Amino acid sequence: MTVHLEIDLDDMRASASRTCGMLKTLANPDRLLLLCQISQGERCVGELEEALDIHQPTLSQQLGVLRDEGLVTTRRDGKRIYYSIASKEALAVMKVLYEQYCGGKPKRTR
Amino acid sequence: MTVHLEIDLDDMRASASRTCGMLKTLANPDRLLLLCQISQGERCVGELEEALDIHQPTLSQQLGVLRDEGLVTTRRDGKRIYYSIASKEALAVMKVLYEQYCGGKPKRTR
DNA sequence: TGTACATTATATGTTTTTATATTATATTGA
DNA sequence: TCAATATAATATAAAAACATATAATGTACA
Repeated sequence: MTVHLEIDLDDMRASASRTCGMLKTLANPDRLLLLCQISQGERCVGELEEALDIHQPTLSQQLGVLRDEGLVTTRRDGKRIYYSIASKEALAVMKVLYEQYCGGKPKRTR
Repeated sequence: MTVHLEIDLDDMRASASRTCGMLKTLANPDRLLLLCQISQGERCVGELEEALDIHQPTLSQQLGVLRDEGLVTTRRDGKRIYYSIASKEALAVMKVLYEQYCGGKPKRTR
């Protein structure tokens, strides 16, 4: 491995805590898969529950973590609450994770 | 935010645990900064200690975590042990983190 | 050789923090 | 009232953080 990056340490230190917060939030299989779903487009809680087979209070709790960290936002439509990605940073990270660990370029859609 | 990614859930589930392992390893300020340093080029332990001001046993312990997760490798030169990045996946993630959280394109060298 | 020193790693114990799961209950809207 | 979602309370387990001590390996040099 002879390729490296030039990274300014002070820059990194200054944003390390913010960055770590985001990384920590992603570093849980449930949340990663949730973000994975939501990054494909808006999803309501019921859809997420069905897709990932997490039971309701746990799901709601993990969605709360994503909200608190500012990675997602919500919109209510009747009884349903729809989640979507609110952080371009997290979206960028998800993209790289997919490329690196799922062996493929994600297709960009609108 | 109207841009999303298309990500296959099964792909993601299959690699979620591996991915989470890497994320967890990065999600600590000391380790993040260590990787940040090492991703700029090989560093020996003393250099890292001085740059980051972490005291020796803690440093060695965190380096051990990075080794265990396969993110770095080492090479001995006399009394010194030099660390370098061993994971292209992690390097790719570091690059995006820098772009997203440190507001700048890292300059590729070499 | 043997001894001292430098560099790095490992081991161990303690304390705290954090994470996760569970069960119950509340809120909001149709 | 029912359906959808959130919050709260609690228990438990797991992990991190931190300090101290010690081991291993290499070099230098008397």
